[in-house]
Amino acid sequence: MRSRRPTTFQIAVDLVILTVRDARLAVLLIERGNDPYRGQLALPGGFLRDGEDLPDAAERELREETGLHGLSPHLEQVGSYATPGRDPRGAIASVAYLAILPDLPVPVAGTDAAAAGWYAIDTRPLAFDHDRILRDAVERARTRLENTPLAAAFCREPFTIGDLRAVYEAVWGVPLDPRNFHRKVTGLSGFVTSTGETRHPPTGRPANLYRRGPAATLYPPLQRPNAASPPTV
Amino acid sequence: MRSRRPTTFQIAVDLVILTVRDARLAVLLIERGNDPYRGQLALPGGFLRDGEDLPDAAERELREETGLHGLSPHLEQVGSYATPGRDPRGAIASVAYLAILPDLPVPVAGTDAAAAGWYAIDTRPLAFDHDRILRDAVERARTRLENTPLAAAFCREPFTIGDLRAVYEAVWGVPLDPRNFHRKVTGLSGFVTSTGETRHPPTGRPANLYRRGPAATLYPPLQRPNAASPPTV
DNA sequence: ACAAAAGTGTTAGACGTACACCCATGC
DNA sequence: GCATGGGTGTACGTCTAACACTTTTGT
Repeated sequence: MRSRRPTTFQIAVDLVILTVRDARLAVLLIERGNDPYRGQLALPGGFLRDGEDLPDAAERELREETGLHGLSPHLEQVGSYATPGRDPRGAIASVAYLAILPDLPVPVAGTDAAAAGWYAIDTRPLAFDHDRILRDAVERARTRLENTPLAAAFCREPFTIGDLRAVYEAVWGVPLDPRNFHRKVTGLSGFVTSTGETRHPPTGRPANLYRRGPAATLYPPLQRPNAASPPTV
Repeated sequence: MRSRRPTTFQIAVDLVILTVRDARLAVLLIERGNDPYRGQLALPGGFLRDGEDLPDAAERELREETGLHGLSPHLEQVGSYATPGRDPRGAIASVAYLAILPDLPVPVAGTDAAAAGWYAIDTRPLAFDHDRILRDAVERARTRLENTPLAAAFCREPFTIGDLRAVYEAVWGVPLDPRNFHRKVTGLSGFVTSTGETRHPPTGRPANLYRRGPAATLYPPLQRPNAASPPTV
C-alpha cells in the first residue's frame, strides 16, 4: 500500500532492423537530427502513443522508417531497457524490437532523422545505450536462425537454397557446405515449399525456387558450428 | 518533431517465480488484497522505483516476496506488456521476469498480497493479463533447459543427477531414461562438477553429489523430445 | 534375499560431415 | 570446352535410444 506515487516513464519503441547486403549482416541506423546525441548514429524508434499496443507501435515505426507498406516482415520483441540515466531527457524506458527484412531499396529518412542508411552491425558508438540493444538483438537473431525459419524472412520471395545459405553464412559469419545445407533445408518439413520455377544465375545450372513454408520452428534445429566451445577434443 | 507530449506510464515489474514441488512445476502466486482484481490470483510484482534499474527491481521484489536474502537465483527478463486496458488503473506497462528457485520453505506474503503460495502452472484465471505472461515465461523456461544449465538452478546444492533429471521431467512433462540422462549430463563439460560426497536415498545405492558447473550454455544442447512436431513419419 | 535407485556396457540405427561426383547453364 | 553454381550419392565417424546388466545400499 504505497502512498508515494511511483515514477512515470515515457516508453520508446526502438527498432533493430536487420538485412543482408553484400553477404554481410547490416542494420538500419539513423543520424540523429535533434539533441540529445545530435549527429550521432542511433537505432530508429519513437514513442509509444496513447492507446497503442507495443507490437502496433513497432510496426508503425517500421513503416515510417522504411516506407514499406502491405508487407508483414518478421517483428519480435527483444527486451526492455530502463537503466537510470540512459536517456538525458529523463525517465524514458525503451522496448527493443527486432525486425528482419529482405534487402530492399533505400529506406526513407524519418522525422527525427537527418539521414538513414544501412551500416555494418559492429558500427560503434551509437547514441544512448543502443550499442547494447543492438548487440542483444543480433545475438537473438543468431539463435533464432537455429530454431526457426527466420532466415527466410531475409529473402525476397521466391528465393533459392543458395540465397538462404548466404543468409546463414552472413548472420553466423561462418561458411557452410552447400551440398549438406541443401539437403538439410529441403529435408526439414515445412521450412521451404517449392514453386515449380527456376532462376538462372549469371552462370551455372538454374536453381529451383522456393517460398517460406508453414513451419514455425525447425526440428531438429540447425546447429550453429562452434556455438559454445570449439571441439577442443 | 512531435509537440504533443507522449503518454506516460507507470512500470510494473512482475515475477514468474518457478520451482519444482512434488515432481511438478509450480509457480508462486499471490491473492490480491486490493482492487482491482481483489481476491484473485496474480503474479507477484510491484512498481519500478525512482532511480532503480529493471534487474534491481526484479531482485528486490523477489526478496520481498520470498523472504530470501543472500541468495542469487536465476533471474531473466521475459518480455514487456503494454496492451491498452490491461490494467484498469490506467497506463501501466509490465516487465516480466522469470525467476528459478529450488523448492524452499513457504514464501512470505508481500504488502499487496493477502496470501502467497505455490500453484500448478496451469492455474487459471489470473488477474490482469497474467495468464499470458505466465504462459510465455514457462515456455521460456522450457527452452532454456535445452541450451543452458538452468535446470541446476531448480536444485538445492549439492544435488544428484537424479534430482536434475526430476527437474527436466517436471518442466518438460516427459519421462527421460535415467541411464542415458546420467551419461549425457556428466559428459557435458561444465554442466555439473562433482563434490566427492554421496547422498543415501531411502533405499538404493548412494548417489554422487554435484554442484553447478561453470558453463553458461550447453553444447551440444539437450534436445527436448517431440519439441516441434511429433515424429509423424 | 529382495527391492530400489545409481551407474556402466553394448548395440543398432539415425544423423552429421566431408567430399566425389553428376547436372545444366553461359560464354 | 570450361567455369560456375546447383544438386545427388556415399562413406565414415559420432551421437542417440533402448535396454541388459552390475553396483550398493536399506529392510
